[in-house]
Amino acid sequence: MRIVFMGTPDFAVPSLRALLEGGYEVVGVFCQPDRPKGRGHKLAACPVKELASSAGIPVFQPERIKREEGVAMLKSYAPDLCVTAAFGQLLSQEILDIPPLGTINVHSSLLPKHRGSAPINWSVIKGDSVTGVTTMFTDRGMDTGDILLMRETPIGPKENAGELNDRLAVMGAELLIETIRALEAGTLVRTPQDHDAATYEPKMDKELGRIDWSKTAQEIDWLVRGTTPWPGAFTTLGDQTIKVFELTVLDGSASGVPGEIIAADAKQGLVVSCGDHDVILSQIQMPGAKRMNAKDYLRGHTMETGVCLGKA
RNA sequence: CGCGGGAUGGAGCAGUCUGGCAGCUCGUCGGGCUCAUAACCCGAAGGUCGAAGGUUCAAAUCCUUCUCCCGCAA
Repeated sequence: MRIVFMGTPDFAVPSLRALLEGGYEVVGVFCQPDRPKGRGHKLAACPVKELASSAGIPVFQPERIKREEGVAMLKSYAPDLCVTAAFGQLLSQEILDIPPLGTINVHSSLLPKHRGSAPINWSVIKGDSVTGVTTMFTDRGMDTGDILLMRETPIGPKENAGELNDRLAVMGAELLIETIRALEAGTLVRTPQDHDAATYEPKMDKELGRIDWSKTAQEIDWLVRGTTPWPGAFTTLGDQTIKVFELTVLDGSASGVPGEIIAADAKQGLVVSCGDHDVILSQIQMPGAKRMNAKDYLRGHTMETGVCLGKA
């Protein structure tokens, strides 16, 4: 069975690796074009490209796969099946019609919840206690195709989106192999989604990580974990931006107005009031500095108490 | 050549502009105080000031080159 794989970031790597290690014939890989990354203006290959290259598989990186060039290239690989995982481009009907067995997508949520390009982040931000991975037949909509297999997993109380991403990537790879085996065995059942129960969220944006201190400590914790490590949650102190990677919710009610710095020393750490409780900001990052423990930061710097974060 | 910050005992930093005894807040170790303590008091250890070269009576500090780390942006 000739398979063409389409994927770009870390999340897609375990799936591609599973196909290769499972002995499947991956004849070609599509991923997003190299983008300038890092400090020096350097073009960087995406994780999927690196794996494919080292495995000796031809890689194609069209700006738009829907265009003539992309379509022609895909046809030339004559795939029986296409597999997508966080590819980053929508597929046209013309593309979907190419592989006779169809196109299977690995999606990192329990569909129909959290359609869109950032389901992992959103499941944490929304405070879900359970999430998972879904395999589906891709159709022309945004994550609207018929569901094949699903697997659930609880979200840990301190787990952030990055950690969850790594776990779901592995689960997704396992589920992908199961799905293909079932396809080969002819036992695959396709279940249409309940479109009325669907939720859709937009892709991640930096501004989404801005902390609103009037919200509850629980909501802020979800936001912090759901945006870590990317795009990151942040607040402001004067004209400085403070990124927040980890916090702990304290018992008792808020000791100040939302955003007020209650304590800032190496003993207590950085304590800030939210809408309902106080929280300790334990992992922070100041402009130009690296991420560090707030207590460590406060050993070398002083921070005034009584002032409010998040005010311009 | 995209913009910028940084490297100083174990951690976080000041000192560099204006060259002149290696400092601060902690941590560690020892002792004291205390019913007790993450508190308080006394003391100690711990440094190739990222690397190399240069200028100088004298370099963490000035000049040159290099290595490494990080933020923004993507």
